[in-house]
Amino acid sequence: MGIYKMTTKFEEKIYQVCKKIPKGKVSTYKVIAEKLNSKAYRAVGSAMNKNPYSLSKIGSSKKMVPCHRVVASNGHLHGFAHGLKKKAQMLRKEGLEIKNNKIKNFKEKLCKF
DNA sequence: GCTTTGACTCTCG
DNA sequence: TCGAGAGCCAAAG
Repeated sequence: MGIYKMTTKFEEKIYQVCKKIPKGKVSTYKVIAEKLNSKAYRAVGSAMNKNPYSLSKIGSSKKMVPCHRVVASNGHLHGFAHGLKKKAQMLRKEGLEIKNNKIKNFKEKLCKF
């Protein structure tokens, strides 16, 4: 393991799920929490904030977790460690349309696993 | 081991 | 459409 764990089992599962989000699609904190048989929406967000596999930390590695593809349940961009602007930018680069910090055609882009 | 905190979500007015 | 309040759960102190 090249990278220190620093994460709990619960958080690791979150990262595993996030990694599965296909490019050009998005998911929500809610969907991820439910995927883990839990309602810990907030815990999911916290895990993202502490995400040790973020873009700036390990770049385009296989372990990278596309946390920018995770948004609020209504398709609105909620938060991002490097700023919402950056988040919107990255999503746009992946083919998504962002308007006023909100995802266009959110229902179609949503990945529910 | 209890309290605080947070990148959440839902409901109501 | 928008903001406030309540409910929710795991991690950290």
